[in-house]
Amino acid sequence: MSVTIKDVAKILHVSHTTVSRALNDSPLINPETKKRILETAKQLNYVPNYSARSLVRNRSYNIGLFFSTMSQVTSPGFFYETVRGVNSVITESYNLVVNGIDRYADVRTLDKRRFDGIILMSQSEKDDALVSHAVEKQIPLVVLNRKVADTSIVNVLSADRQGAYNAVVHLIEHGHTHIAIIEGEKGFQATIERKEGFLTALRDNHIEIPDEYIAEGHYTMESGYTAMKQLLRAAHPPTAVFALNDEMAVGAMKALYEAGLRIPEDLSVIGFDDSQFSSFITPSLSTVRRAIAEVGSTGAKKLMSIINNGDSTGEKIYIDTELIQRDSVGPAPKR
Amino acid sequence: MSVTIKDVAKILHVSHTTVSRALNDSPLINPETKKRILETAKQLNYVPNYSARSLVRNRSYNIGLFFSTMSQVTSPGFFYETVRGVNSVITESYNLVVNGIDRYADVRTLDKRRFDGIILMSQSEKDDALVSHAVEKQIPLVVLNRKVADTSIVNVLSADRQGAYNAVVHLIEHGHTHIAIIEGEKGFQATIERKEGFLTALRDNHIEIPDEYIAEGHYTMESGYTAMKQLLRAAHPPTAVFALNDEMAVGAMKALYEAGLRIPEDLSVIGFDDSQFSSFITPSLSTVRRAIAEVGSTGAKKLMSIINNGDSTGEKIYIDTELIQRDSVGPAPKR
DNA sequence: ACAAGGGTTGTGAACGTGTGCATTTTGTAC
DNA sequence: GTACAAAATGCACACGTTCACAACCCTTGT
Repeated sequence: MSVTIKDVAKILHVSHTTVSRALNDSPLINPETKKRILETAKQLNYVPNYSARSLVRNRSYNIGLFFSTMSQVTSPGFFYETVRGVNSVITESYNLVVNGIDRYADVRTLDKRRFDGIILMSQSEKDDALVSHAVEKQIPLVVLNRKVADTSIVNVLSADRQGAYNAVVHLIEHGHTHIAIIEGEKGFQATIERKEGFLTALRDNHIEIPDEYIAEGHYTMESGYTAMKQLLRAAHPPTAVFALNDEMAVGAMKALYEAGLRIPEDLSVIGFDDSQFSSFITPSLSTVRRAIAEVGSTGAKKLMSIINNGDSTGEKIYIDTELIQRDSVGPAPKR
Repeated sequence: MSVTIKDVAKILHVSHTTVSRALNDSPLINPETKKRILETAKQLNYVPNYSARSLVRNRSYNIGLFFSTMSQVTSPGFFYETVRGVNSVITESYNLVVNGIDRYADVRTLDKRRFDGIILMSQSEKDDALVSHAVEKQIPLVVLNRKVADTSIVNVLSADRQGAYNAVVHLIEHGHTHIAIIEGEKGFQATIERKEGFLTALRDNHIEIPDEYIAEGHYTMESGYTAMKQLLRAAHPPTAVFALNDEMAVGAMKALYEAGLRIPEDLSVIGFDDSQFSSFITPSLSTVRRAIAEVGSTGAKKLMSIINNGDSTGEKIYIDTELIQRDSVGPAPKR
C-alpha cells in the first residue's frame, strides 16, 4: 500500500536500519549512502508512519490546545488569536489538536501518550481538575490567561493591571480628573486586575474617586448602558469613563448618544480588549489591546522547551498590553 | 511506566487478547469476564495507547481541519464558527487537528496514515493542490465554502445567492424600488453569487437597475465609504443599499452620516455576513447570516460517514442563510 | 460413550519504526 | 602485509495493540 522504510531498503540493498538512520540524520552513517537513501525516499514519496514512530519513541507528536469550553468562548477574536499564536510556533512534525475540555467525559483519559504537552487557555476554575491531573501524570503543561495557584507550572498572563493603569494615565494626560469606572463581573480575575490598575493610576496622580463614580457591570453591552445612565445621574458627572471591556464601552456610548452628549467633546470613553468592532463604531473606540497571540506563542514556546529540554521550573510570565488610541478620547471639557 | 493491556491481563490471569476483546466489546467474550476486566482496567486507570492502536488498525484518529492560511483568515468569527461546528460532531476518540495548509512545506507529506480525513475550509484556488493530492491518495476529503470543480468530492457551501435574494426582497417589501449595490472583489465566488441573487430579486420584481446604482467595492470599510459617496452623486440617489459584506456596509453608513442622512429614515442599508460588530454599531445593521457553524458540522458529518461507511459519492450541499433584521432597514421614504 | 458444535479463551504473528549490540568494511600506521 | 581502530552497516528485538487461527470447555443429541 504505502511505502515504508523497508521498501526503500530493499531497493537500495541495505537494511531498514540504515534507512532509518539516514532519515533521522544519525552520525552513524556514511554521508554518501545517506544521500542516496534520501533521494530514493523522496522519489518514492516516502512519508514516515507517525503511529509507528510514536509507538517506539513514546511520543504522540500531538500538542493539545484546550479551551474551557468550545461552545462559549470569550470572543471569536480571542479564540482566533490564541490558536494563531500557538500555531505559529508549532513545527510541522507536531499536530495542534484543538478542543474544549468539556468535550472530554473524564480528564483522566488525557494521557501523556496521547499528548506530548498541553496548553490550557483557561477561563474557569473548573479547569483545575485538568491542571492537577496533568501535574500528577507529569504531562508538560502551560496555563494561559488565568493565574493558577501551583507555583510549579508555567503561567502566561496578560498584564491587565498595567494596561488599565496606562489607559487611565492616558485619560489623565488629556486633563481628565473626573474619571468613572464601569466594573465587570465580580470575582473574575480580570475584573480585579483591571480595577486595581485603575485605582493605582488615580492614587499615583492624587486623584480621588467618589463612590458615585463606580458603577457595576457584567461585561455585556446592556450592563454598560445602564451603568452609564447611572453615572450620568451623579451630582458631578464624570468627564471620562473607563469601561472594563469594549462591549460595556459600546453600551455606555449608546447611553451617551441618547442623552445628547458628544464623544469625546463632552465625555471621553475608553474600553478594554480591542474587540473587532471597536474600530468600526462611530466614534472609533480607544481601548487596550491584550496581545493574545503573543500569550499563545510564548506559551507554546515554553511548552516546547519543557518537552524538548525537560526544564520545568514554574514561572509566571506577563505579556504587555498595548494602548490603542482612536477617537473616543479627547481633552477634558472646561468646567 | 504506564499500564497496558498485558498488565491488566497478568493480574486477572487471562491473556492480553481477552483484555483487548473486552475493551472493544467484541461478541467473542463471556460477559462476566468482560465485566471483571473492565473493572480492573478502570481501577488501574488504564488508557489505551493510541499509537499502537493506530499502527495496527492503520488509522490515525486524526481529523485535519485546514484553512488556506492561518495568519489571515477571513474573519475571527468565521474561523471560530468553523472550528466550533466541526468540533461539535467529532467524537472523543478523534483528535481535531487545526492548521493552515500554508504551514506545510509540501502537501504531499499529508498522508492517509496521519489523517483519517481532511476538512478543507477553502478560501483560495491555491488549495487545489491539496484537493488533487487528497483525491489521488484517496484521503477522505470534504471541501467547505469554495466550490470545487471535481464532482467526485463532497462540497458544503453557503447558499449566498439565496441569501442575497432574500435580503433584496426584504428591501422591496419595505417599499424600496431604488436599490443600489456595493460589490465585492471581482472574481471571488462570493461576489458572483451574491450579485446574482441581487439581480435575480430585482428582475423577479420587475425593478430596473441603472448603471449608476452599481458601485465597486473590495470588502473593506474604506471601499464601502467611497462607494457610498459615489452612489450619492447619482442623478436619482437610491433609497436603499445592499453591501456585499458588513465591513462595506459600515463604511457606507459612515459616508451617509457625514452627508447628514439618517438611517433608516432617509436611506436603508443592509449587509452580509453578520459580523460580530454588526449588532454593536448604531443603528444596528440588518444583514444576512451565513450558518458557518452548520457548514462545518454538516461537512464533518459527511466526512465521518465517508470514513466509517466508505460512501464517497460527491455532492454539493447548500446551507441556508438567515436574514437578520435589525435597525438599519426601514420603509422607503416618500418621493 | 461419543461426535458435533457453539461459546470462550489463548497463541503467535503482524503493523512500521528505533536502538543496543554484533559484525563487517574501511582507513591508518607500522 | 599485518594489526588495530574507527566508521559503517546489519541483526534482532522491542513498543502495545489487533486479528486470524488453534485450542479448549461445555452442552446437546444420538
